Amino acid sequence: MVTIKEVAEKAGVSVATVSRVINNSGVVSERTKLKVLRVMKELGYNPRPWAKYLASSRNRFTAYVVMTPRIRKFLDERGGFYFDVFMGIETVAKQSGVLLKIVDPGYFEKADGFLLIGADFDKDDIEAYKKTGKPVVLVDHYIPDIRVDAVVSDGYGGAYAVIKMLINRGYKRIVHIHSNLKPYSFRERYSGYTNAMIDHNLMPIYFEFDEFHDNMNSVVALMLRNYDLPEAIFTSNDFSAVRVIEELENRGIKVPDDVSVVGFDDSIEAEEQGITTVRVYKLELGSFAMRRLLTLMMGQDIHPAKVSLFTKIVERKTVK
Amino acid sequence: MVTIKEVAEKAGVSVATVSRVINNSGVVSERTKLKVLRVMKELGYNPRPWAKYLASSRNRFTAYVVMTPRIRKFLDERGGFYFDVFMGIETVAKQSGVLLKIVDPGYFEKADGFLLIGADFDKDDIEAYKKTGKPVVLVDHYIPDIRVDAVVSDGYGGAYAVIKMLINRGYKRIVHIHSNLKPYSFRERYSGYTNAMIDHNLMPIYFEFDEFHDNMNSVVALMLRNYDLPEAIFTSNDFSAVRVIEELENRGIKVPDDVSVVGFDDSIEAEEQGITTVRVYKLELGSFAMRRLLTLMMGQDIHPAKVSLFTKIVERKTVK
DNA sequence: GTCAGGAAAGGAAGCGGTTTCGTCATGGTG
DNA sequence: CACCATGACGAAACCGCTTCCTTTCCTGAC
Repeated sequence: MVTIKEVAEKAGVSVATVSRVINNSGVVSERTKLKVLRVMKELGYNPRPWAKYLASSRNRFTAYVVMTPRIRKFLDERGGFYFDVFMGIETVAKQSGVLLKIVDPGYFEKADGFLLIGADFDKDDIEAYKKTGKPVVLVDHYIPDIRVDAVVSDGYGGAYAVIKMLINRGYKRIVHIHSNLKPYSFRERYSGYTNAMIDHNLMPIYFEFDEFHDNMNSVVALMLRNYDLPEAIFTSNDFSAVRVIEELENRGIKVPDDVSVVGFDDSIEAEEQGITTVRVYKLELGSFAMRRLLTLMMGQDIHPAKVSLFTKIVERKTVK
Repeated sequence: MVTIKEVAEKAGVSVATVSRVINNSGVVSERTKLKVLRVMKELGYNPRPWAKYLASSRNRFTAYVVMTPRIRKFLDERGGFYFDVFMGIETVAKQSGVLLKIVDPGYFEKADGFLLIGADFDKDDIEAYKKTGKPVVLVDHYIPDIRVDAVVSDGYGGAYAVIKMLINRGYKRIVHIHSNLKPYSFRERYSGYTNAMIDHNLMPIYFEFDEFHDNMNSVVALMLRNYDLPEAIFTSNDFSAVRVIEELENRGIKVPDDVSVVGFDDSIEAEEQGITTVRVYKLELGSFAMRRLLTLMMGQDIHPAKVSLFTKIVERKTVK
């Protein structure tokens, strides 16, 4: 492990000078600069980013946490999805001395990096942030066509696993009730469900639910009218699961006796109401994202990547 | 940003003592230990991992790079896939002072972490490593059913993107020649191809090629016998692309005039022979993996995750 | 010839931790 | 009662690097 000290010795200068050369700061004569650079190359030296960060810890990074008003509202209610995500972000930021600013979309000034929270950003929005030249990390969101870093939950794997579990227990007629498929997370869960069904030679059946018009009533009505009662219902999140169960029980259909229901997220409601679900690690979503942003701000691992956090099935009492 | 010093002051002890409490090292009386722990909780203190790592840099980590003989052979030939991957690993290890040991599968002793290279590890193998309790990172490999960290290339996205590009240029009859679909990377490329085709209402057509029996000849023969010459051929790696082109030209079929060919990996051969391909960032694959392992060894971000590195289409001369 | 001023480089403190070593009490032994 | 382990803790060095403060040296103006 070659250190700055060795470089300094071999080049016959002080560590301060080497540091200046590395960071292009201060004044160094062309001659010594070249000499130092040569020695650095010879020794195959590269600075340890954390030592760097530690040493220069007087001037901290500022990261903007960008949220649309819709998402920002989550910060009010303790236990909401993005509340937890933000907690994760904050913890790491505090630990690392990163200054956090929550801003509305559209603010670009004076940030060393951006954390874009949630699915309310489209390609153009993201491009705008990328154009600042500062690191950008999408949180719980992902856009395939664009080379941007993202930290997401493995919705595909989670959905696949839970459907597989149901199938292994003998379930066959499993339907998927989902809302708008624009958000990446819902789309992933959708494909996880679909592929699990197909891989086991079962027919996927979908019902779309419009969260804005809140027509769960009519969706459930439609489902019961046109099809036999399914054996299990997989919803794209716990919120929908709650609504579905409500509608079901309004009609005298018992969960899980008549039909099983599984949600997604492991939200507070799922816990309170004992809904079987797939846990999304919201805190970790936040902390991973913040840590990734920090890494990028330090100039490390800058090749864009998507990181997917594993989920976990949480069995409660809405599945027989 | 609360530091160990503040904790020490507030608890009325020295930083050394706080450090002892944190790491459970040395001897601390139960009374002061509890006091320190209470203050730590009050202040919401957690140590900065890199400061920790820097300070304790006298006793370094040892990481085992586990390779089957098949993979290990790649280390001989400069420019091979795993050669580059290993370079990436080594660079980061050197920079971080991690001691690297290349070992055959089956060695578990005295390692602080494991890097499993390539697809030659099955579920049981991996479980065995996990059972040591030390961090394990899969490199260029991934197994869905098991909660293990992995660093892979985004084969799905790469394949999808390149097929989409072909389709946008007017190609319709695009076939996929792939070898054994056991390795995760090939499977991902396969699904990327498949989904791109389906999403554009085209019919996917596959030919399987057995790399061990090297029957590319008969595969190409089969393709030409049973089907019209396709407009484009997508192979699951550059190695296969080279073989396909060979067989094609043996038969007087010109690439790209009569048929276009695209590979995957951006290997040396692809560069030498001007094959249009999708670049896999091998160096980054290695450096990300090593960095991830280091993070895990430091006890940070320990929730298991899969990180996928973006690929890039490299246009050369086998596509019109 | 003297001196101010600036360019170039070095010394040392400090970032947040760990770890070695030394200093006290304390208690058990002869 | 003197002696010496031993337990509990603090002081200080150190990890690799940045940065502030000096020092040194050279140049040009008077």
